[in-house]
Amino acid sequence: MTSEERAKITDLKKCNFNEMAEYFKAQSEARKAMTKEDKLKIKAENERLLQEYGFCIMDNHKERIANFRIEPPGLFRGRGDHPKMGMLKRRIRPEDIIINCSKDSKHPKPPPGTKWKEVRHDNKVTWLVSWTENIQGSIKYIMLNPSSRIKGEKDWQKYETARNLKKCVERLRHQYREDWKSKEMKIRQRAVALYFIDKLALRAGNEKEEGESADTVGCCSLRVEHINLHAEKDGQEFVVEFDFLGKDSIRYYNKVPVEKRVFKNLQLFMENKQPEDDLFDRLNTSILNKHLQELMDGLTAKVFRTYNASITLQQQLKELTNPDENLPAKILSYNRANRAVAILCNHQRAAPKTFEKSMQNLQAKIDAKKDQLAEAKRDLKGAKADLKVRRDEKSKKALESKKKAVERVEEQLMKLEVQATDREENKQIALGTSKLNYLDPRISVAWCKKWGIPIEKIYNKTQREKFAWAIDMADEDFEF
DNA sequence: GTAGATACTTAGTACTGATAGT
DNA sequence: ACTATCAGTACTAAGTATCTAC
Repeated sequence: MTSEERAKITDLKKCNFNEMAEYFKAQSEARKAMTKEDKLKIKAENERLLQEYGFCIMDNHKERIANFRIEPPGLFRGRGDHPKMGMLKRRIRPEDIIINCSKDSKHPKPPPGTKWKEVRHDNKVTWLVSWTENIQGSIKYIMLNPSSRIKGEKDWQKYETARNLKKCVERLRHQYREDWKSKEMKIRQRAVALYFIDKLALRAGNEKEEGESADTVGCCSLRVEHINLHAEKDGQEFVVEFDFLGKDSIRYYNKVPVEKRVFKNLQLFMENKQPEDDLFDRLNTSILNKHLQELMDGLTAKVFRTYNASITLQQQLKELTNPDENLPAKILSYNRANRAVAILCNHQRAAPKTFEKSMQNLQAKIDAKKDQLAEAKRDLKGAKADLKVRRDEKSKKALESKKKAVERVEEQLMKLEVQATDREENKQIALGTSKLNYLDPRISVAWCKKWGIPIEKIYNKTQREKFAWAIDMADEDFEF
């Protein structure tokens, strides 16, 4: 709104947005009414654009670019209670764009009559294009697809660092437990924060500029108001109750029994503080990471999340996989192991809008299948009786086929029931994020090889491309 | 220590095309 | 052939981490 409009318009509820609603309705009608040929034409044009702009050559290899389309202008939403919600996101012009390529390469020319902001040749960074966005003033980048060499190697490295942590994690745990007793407040805070990061897989929690984005926190930026201490709760001693908004304003709520020493320390940290004061007032991510760097090469706070996620998957797979079960049951076990990690990392999603309905549909299918099974069993009984009376080859064959039918229906029923369990347990849990970013893919590849599960059951095409390095590398006895 | 800039990973959601079911 | 549903993808915001200059 202009400032005059802003003075005039005080309540959006009194505005009439029908014209806009009509416009979008018409757009969607038009899309629905498209003929097959129209759709094909659009598809072909998209493919052409992908071929022309979607690839680059890096180190003599043709690589797919992740986000080659520039972000269009629009109204900024942001997530959670964002102070900049509704601001206009400007259109990006050639004059905003920095191109990064090798000196001898032929890079895209700006549209006629325009100029790039800059063309540079920096081979120390991986981005191809950057521009500064007008909402937060941050830099945006165009980079390569996860299937690219450069991203794959980085990913591999990430998991190798996490595996290094595995080798020394017990030493570190011993160390921070000692530090709970330190004379220095700063060291105690560091040790308690690290305990949370390790035990609960919390994010590091960088400071954020107030008023620039939604009020969210991670471990180091927790405030007094985000925890509640209970000397005794639900029959457990020394319980810490967490309630705060984390990344993307996703709520973290958890009640955790902790060691007495941690509990006492927390009481100490909270003494004489207001709810809005920092819990760890002598600590930030940079202090924490500096300390971690001294304990292990390449160690930072987020490595704990990667490590704990991957080790949990490996351990859960060992625990949940039953060698005697069939393929769908094994895959349910995999999903459950994956789900344990997603819960640890607090990866949530809004329950799908159609969840209840789709659950009902599935239940109806299960009921129908049960009826079908009852019928098949009746038929089987009949066939048995027939055989007793007739004792001929034909009835013997009929009995066999009825037996098979019952088995088939039983298997179908079981598959449906497994599906229902899986879906119900997944209602508000998002598995994708941990699968893509936290779980060493070699664990999954090894598991598939060990139990003869086709890798396609676990990873779709895109995921197989991203994890090509792991599929190549891991054999069935890979240990994280 | 702090602030700002930079580069990269991690995150949830809306949309869309493919596929299963009728 | 048509529709409902679901998996996969595109999108881009929101984190982490590091470096530099004071």
